[in-house]
Amino acid sequence: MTNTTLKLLAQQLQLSISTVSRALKDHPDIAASTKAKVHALAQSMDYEPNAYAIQLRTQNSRILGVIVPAISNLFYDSFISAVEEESRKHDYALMIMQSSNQAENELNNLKIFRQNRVSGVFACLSSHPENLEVYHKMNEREIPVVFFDIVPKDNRFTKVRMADERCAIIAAEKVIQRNGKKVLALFGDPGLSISQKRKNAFQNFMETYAPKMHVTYLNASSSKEAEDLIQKQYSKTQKFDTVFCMTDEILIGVMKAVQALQIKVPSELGIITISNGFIPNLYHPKISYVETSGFELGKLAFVQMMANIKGGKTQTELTVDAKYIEGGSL
Amino acid sequence: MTNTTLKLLAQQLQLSISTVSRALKDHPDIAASTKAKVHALAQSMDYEPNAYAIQLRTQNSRILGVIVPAISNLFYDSFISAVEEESRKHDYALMIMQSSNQAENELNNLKIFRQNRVSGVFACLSSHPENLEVYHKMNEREIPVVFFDIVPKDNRFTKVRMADERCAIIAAEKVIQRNGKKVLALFGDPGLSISQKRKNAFQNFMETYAPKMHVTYLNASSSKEAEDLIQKQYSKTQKFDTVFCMTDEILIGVMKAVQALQIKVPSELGIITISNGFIPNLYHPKISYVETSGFELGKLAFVQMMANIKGGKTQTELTVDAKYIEGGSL
DNA sequence: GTATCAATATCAAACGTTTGCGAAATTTTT
DNA sequence: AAAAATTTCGCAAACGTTTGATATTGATAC
Repeated sequence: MTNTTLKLLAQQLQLSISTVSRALKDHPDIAASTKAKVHALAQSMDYEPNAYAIQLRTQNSRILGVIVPAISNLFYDSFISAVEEESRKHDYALMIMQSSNQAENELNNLKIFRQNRVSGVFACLSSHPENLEVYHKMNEREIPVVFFDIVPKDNRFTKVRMADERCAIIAAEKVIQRNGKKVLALFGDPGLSISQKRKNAFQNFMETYAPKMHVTYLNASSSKEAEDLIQKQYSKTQKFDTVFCMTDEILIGVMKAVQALQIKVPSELGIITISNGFIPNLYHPKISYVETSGFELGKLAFVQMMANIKGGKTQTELTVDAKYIEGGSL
Repeated sequence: MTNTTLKLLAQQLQLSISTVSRALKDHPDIAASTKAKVHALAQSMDYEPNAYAIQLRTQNSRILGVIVPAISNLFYDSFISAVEEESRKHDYALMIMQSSNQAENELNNLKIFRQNRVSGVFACLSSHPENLEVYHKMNEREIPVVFFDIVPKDNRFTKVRMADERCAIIAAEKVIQRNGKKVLALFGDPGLSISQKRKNAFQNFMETYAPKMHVTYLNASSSKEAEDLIQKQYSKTQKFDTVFCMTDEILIGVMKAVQALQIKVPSELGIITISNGFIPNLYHPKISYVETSGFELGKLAFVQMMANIKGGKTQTELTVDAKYIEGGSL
């Protein structure tokens, strides 16, 4: 069974296609009686406008592309939710693609976006990006790009991101408040810029505001590494009493070791992490964390996108602040 | 800057549009030398075919719609991964929508699918579906629908799902092997058909193969409920020594209580769950689980979809079997 | 009775592709 | 050297919609 089209409706009603088209969109030129008839028939014939024809004609896809490393990541998931919510309000649809952190996929996805003439794209760079060139080309074609979370240094781009330094600083404050004797601070893959940023901010803050506190800085690029690290470190004579985890991944490893060694939290060991909140709430007591909300980031990104679409160029870097969520682990 | 089109290329090269079109798709009618020229110019002008024009002309969107309750759910995430992988191979793109388990969203998403003339849709019913009517209409329009995971009873539809009963039975086997004195079996929202299925299968199996084992059956429709349940039940005189969780959600609650009460796993309490594997691996020891792989389900669903697209009607219900993954919790 | 105006509906072009068919141009066959 | 076959390309229609321009009414004004 073939799809209902304007032509079909027009034939049935002995009207022209344009009249039917205008009737359906409530154009003032059309008599109320005609509109009624058209609407009735359209309803009964299950008319659904052909999105492709519309987009071809109007040259406006009203589709926004989103590239995330992985949709299963809760941070990106909440980012998408926010963008989706706003998009719905503004009558845009979303095309969501995963890069799996691989530059190749990223390029492929961008290609699909271009072929679908998206009205704009939200992009989170894969961890080892190469071709910013392609993004410049997007801008030349007047396809606005809003980078989020993992953003390029080049300041000709529009970017929104979490205040990574602030997150680390807030956590450092809390660590100082606990006033432990020995602190362990765990960061992710040292090659990632986010690890460096957070580490620098954390370390700076600690050294200026608690210079005498004993802090060990270590890196772990996987949960397993973090787990092993704790297992080894914790057997030493002077056990650490506070641990800071840069990310959920680190936290997961730490918590496995904590369970294995049956360490009491928070009495023997205080734990604090940076997270969106899902993982910390899996444990008892709940882990205290500095919240990085993908949701708010999404809202902000959307505002920037609209500004870009309407007002032309706006190169700015905006950040979303973080807040501390009290669990029972510190 | 406007987009490059076939017309533009044709003008530049003093060729006709059709020649350019054919050259780009390696049509045998076109001379090799012309092809070379066309390709070169297309390359340098960053030609990207307009997906809308193509789809309008060919009446084939090569887009498949997917409706899941939530993309952040790891089960559905792996389902999507599988479908995505296969789609890529077969040159289909995906349009992914969330229903958030609400019938209204489900209908809206289907509308968008229809307007985008998707070639087929994978649908996971929202937990309290109403209108199967709309799916029948899709089929009338020759848009194949493959239901997955949560499927309708109506057997005019194509469906794939996990072997829910088998999962529960495998878990029951393991529970019997542990040979505990007192077993607690926790199931989800009693209103959901999946809860009923798993419970019936589990209970049947227990009653036939270990009729003398003491089993308590309870329902919890959230993590919190499960946690409270354990807290209350565990204080009783004869503590249970084995617990079966129907789902990750239940497991999370159980594990919080386990941590709070400092119960030793598996010595004091054996734990087994049904899961895709992420959550069980967050703990130490790792929780043993019966794996329900969204990935395999996705592969199967895709095969069914292709069969539907090519071969017309195929009403069947296929299931993916489950397997037991040994952790250290039982 | 002619000019003006408003209301209503139609015409026709355009968006960028694909593709059946036919037309040159070139080569091969006889 | 003419006929036939082959290679290479262009014409034009179609997909379903939107929209500026235009046509057809009938009513109102002078």
